Amino acid sequence: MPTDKNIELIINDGHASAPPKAAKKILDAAYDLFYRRGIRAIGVDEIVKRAGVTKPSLYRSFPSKDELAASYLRQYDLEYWERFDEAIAANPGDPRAQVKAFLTRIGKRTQVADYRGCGMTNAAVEYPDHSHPARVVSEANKQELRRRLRAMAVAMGAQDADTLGDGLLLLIEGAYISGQLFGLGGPAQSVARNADLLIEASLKK
Amino acid sequence: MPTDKNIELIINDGHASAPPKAAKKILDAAYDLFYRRGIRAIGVDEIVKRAGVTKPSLYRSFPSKDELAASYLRQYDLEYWERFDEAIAANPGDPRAQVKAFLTRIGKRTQVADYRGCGMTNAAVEYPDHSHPARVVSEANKQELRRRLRAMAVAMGAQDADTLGDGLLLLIEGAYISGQLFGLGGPAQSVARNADLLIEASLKK
DNA sequence: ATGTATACGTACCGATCGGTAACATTGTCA
DNA sequence: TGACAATGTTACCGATCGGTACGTATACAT
Repeated sequence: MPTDKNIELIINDGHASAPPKAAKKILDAAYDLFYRRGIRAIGVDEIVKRAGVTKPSLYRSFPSKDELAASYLRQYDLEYWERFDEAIAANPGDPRAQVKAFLTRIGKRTQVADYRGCGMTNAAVEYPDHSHPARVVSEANKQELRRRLRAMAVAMGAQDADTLGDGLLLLIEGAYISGQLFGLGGPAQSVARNADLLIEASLKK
Repeated sequence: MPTDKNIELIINDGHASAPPKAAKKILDAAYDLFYRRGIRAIGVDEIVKRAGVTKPSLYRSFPSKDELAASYLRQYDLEYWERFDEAIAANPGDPRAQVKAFLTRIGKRTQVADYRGCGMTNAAVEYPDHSHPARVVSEANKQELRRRLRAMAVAMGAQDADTLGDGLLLLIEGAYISGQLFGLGGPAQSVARNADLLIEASLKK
């Protein structure tokens, strides 16, 4: 699933020099395992086994498991905004349609067996400590999501744009969680419809 | 925080005989630690230390750590519906006001430092395996929440009651998650207002 | 070919994980 | 006082945790 763009930026947070090839295999394996089963649930031994490398290779590319988790989330962040921007680009100049497209996509994604929700959200639940490297990345991602949704609510001409933006964020997070809680046929399938109702009720008359 | 009502039901799932006193101390300690820091993050040694008991006592009252986690969630479940029913009882015959009262309470609860969201939701994130004892309790709680919200949407006279009920659930889950993600001043403070907007837009005209 | 640097593997570390065996001590009620 | 159940004490188990010391292989330049 992970696409290896700017991998050196992801792996060590911008202060990179030359990323070894093993690092990508490790990050790919960690991405899949962390996302599907949780960060705390996965040990470094399982990661290196899946990646087909050895443990010292992991610790040459990443300072610690916690930092590897942060790197996983930086990769996740890249792909997240890619999907977001696709929905935006598909509906130029129409913020309501942009939101609807993004939410429709989320609603569809939740309707698969063993859907695991949002990696960012899950990581924040796993690590309540705000100083944990993984949580720092997660919180930044969510702050940015809030900022964008509020800006789009402004562009829609909402009566109370901050409230609408936040309402959309609540629906989105609710879809991530209920998607993994209820499985097929759960409440998350209605996220786009509910968002549209909320938008309709929030526009200036 | 845990009130020890029907503790024998909570501890071993109904098939109880006589609950020893150490079991309550253990469950209380586990409740606080599991909720605040996560189930996977807490070891049994920390629980017995906090409870002022020893490890064999834990394993005389609970078959395993996983079952202790399930007992914690059964206690959580009891208190959850207590709070829910309070909001219902405070507004008899007025489902819209009942929902608003429940959501207002959730919105307030999220606006404290180090808010940790819903123990049920968090447990489901920590344990993606549907057969895990803790997750079984969590999923049952959420199914019941969905059932009640949909029933209340019917009572409100919504055009599409299932969609409104699910929309309210999405907002609630979003509040639990964004409450712990954003801290004070986060999107969760607007959950009641957004719910009311959504209800307004969903009623038959 | 030989030096030099970089990447990789074998084997290991102490700590902690969930869980238990065996026995001593306590409290309670008859 | 006797008896029984509940709890405490101590020591331990194998497995796994995150992390590392140290030797080896490979690449490339000279």
